[in-house]
Amino acid sequence: MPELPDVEAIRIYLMPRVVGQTFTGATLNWPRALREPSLEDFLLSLPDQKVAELARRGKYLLFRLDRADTLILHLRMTGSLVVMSSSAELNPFTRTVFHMDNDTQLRFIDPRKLGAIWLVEDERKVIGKLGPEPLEPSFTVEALASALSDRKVPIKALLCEQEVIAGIGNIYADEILFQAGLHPMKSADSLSEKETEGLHRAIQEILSRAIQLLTELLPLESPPTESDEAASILLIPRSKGQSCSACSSPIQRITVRGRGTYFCPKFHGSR
DNA sequence: CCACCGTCCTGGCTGC
DNA sequence: TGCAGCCAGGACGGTG
Repeated sequence: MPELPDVEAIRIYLMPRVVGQTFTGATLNWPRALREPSLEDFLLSLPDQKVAELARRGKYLLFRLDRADTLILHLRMTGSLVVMSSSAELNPFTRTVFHMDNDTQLRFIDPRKLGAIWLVEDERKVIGKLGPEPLEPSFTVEALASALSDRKVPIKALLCEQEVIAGIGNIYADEILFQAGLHPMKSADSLSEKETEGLHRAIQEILSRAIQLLTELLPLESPPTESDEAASILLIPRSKGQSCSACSSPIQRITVRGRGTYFCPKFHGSR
């Protein structure tokens, strides 16, 4: 499931393929993914708009268009994006096809149909509540410390809150806590100053390392898959009975706020 | 403030 | 082997 590093790798893959191209139209095989505007308005507004810039905010991809609109995509659980020739065979789970004027297509593939699409003038309507970008200078230790204070939630749950930090999801939250040596159930407000600094460092190290590895795997014809990622990037094996890469004791699975959470009890300290 | 639930979704896994 | 049933979870809205 695409989180910040994956979305960033997809952005880097897409950039040379879409920036400068002009949309000629779109085919929506699953129109419910379109959140705004109406299908009618969407199909009227999109054509003849050129992609001026491709940005990312949290897990959202922002296609800034030259008539001041932004096409925003969220991949949710199972979404992926590829750019292919119009004549290339269509994956059966292709939900939306964005046609471009050089006879290629941006294809939104999404088996579970949870992905979402917006075309808006004001991006803030969609991304306005997001917390800081964890890899930008504005995300300081102090900012993290103040987000943790007075919060009684498990630290794992807090890391996944998009209003606190943008872009971290279930899998990278586990990775970050492993790196920081923190138990996922530890209450957010119970971290010491040292632990907060360590968590801040782990957030930046894990995310930037993942982006680096994913983009090294990249430049071919499509972005890396989930199994590429599990095999080459993730520190914690996410299946039963596997053992910790650092100390070989068995990985534990618990549920935190309804989300599968993997950790090494030896490595993660106590709650 | 916090926990939990339902909603959207269906591929792929589990268990009989 | 075949099939029913359920789990996965990001974001959001609602409830206690």
